[in-house]
Amino acid sequence: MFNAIEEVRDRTHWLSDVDPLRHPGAPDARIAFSQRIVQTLDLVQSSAALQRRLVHAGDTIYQAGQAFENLHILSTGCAKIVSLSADGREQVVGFKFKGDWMGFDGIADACHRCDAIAMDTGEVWTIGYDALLAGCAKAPALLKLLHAAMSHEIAHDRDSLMSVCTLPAEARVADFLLQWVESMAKRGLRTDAITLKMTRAEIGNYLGMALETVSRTLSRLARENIIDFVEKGRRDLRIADPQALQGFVRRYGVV
Amino acid sequence: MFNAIEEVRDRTHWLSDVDPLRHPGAPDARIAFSQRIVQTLDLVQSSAALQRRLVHAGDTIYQAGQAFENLHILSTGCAKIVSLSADGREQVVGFKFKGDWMGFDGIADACHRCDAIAMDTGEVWTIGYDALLAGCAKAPALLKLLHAAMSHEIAHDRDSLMSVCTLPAEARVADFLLQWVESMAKRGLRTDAITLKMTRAEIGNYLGMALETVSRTLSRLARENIIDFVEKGRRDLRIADPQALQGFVRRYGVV
DNA sequence: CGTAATGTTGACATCACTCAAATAGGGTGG
DNA sequence: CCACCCTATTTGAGTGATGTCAACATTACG
Repeated sequence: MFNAIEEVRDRTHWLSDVDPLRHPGAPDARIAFSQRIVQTLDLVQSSAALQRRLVHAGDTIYQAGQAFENLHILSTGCAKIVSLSADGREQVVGFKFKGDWMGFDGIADACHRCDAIAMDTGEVWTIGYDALLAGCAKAPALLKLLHAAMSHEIAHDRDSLMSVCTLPAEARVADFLLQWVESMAKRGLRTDAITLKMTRAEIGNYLGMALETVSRTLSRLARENIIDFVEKGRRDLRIADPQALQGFVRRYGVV
Repeated sequence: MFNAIEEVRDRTHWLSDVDPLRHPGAPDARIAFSQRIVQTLDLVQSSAALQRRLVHAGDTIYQAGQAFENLHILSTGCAKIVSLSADGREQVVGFKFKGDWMGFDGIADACHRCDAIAMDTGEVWTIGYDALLAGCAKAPALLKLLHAAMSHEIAHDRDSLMSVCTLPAEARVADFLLQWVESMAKRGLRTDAITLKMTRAEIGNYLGMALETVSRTLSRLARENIIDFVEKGRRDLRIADPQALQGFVRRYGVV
């Protein structure tokens, strides 16, 4: 049922062409992504009335249970999306950055199913869903961007599931760092020093492991000189050896 | 950071109202869902040219790496969606049933990122994405249905992540069965006897555990008379005690 | 400067994986 | 219809990865 590794490799060659995001040396898609953000922000501004709001760490952008009316775009800053279950479990299902849309989860049932909470100072643009649809009717390019954003979110969520299901804990942390750097690179933000905006508990929750495991893994990566902690605080770090970090993921990936 | 259970419970009361799907005795949303399927199938048929195709277990509906051109709707049958990573891991990211859309993952990069493979005899409707958008321009209701479907998929993927990250293995299997029954109920299909169309390996991959763990858990549930295996074969089963099955999930859920 | 929140590290327990063997079922060809 | 093979499934035994608990260190913040 599940193919031999070589066979799978044959079938995944295309990934290097289509999704060079994870493959250094092919920055085309990164530039395309960066342009898409600019394009989105421009087009949204010109096509629909929007409300700008300055948010700070801890501010609620929307909340599970609220009636769905608006979509949101993070024009700058960083936010987390937390899903709640009926029996009280909570799960960080994603982190959002500059240019990301938020609130798609609410469309289906006209009610948000997650909390969106700012983790840093930033600006949120809020657009009425109906107004946005009206804008899309006039500017088809806007609709395409909207669909691309939703599609991207679906693909990303699946990548998360893949990571949690197929990688052991330490490799998931390494993969998380790689994705973080990639996210920054795609947005044209600095990648030489990265600042994790969230606690170990939030990372652990997102990756499906105990916060202690996150801490231990980061310590190990630092001990092996794959990452460096930058002076004070343990939230600022530098990827000293990206190759080794990738190796860390792959070593455990297939087995 | 993470609230006390009682506090979370307070905030999740709305779930019983908004999403009664998981709560027996409130079938409204199920009926709504069932109607949405009919509505979708009708509207799609009348709004855009579509191609019907009969598929059998094992047939490929679309494949990772293919250029994205079409969306698909499963009008009957059952399919699995398998995501592939660059380093050869593969992950079952979802199962699709009557009325489900497939192919959203391809919109963002104009290239599919998953395989979609039929697991049963059924019919697939294929619609050109551009033709569909043209249809949406004429029938705004179709666009709303499309967005609802994408939104639903995002919400579902997040539920999967929540399950994998917050529930121990046995509870995930129980939760999987509950979701399966709920999926059938929402579609108006029979729930007294359910037939798992996939192997233990596929269930285990989807739920992030070894196939042996799936098998052991099902055996345990049968031993405790929470489920029954229906005569020959171990793929046909009956939920003997839905309450106990829910209890099985909740018992381990919060801890 | 003191307190609470966050992060680190160690010791230990345990859940779930791996390996292995046996059984059952389904399909195929004689 | 039966014998056979091949895949799927079950079950057991042992191990290892990761969670839990606990103590301590560090940082952030009022």
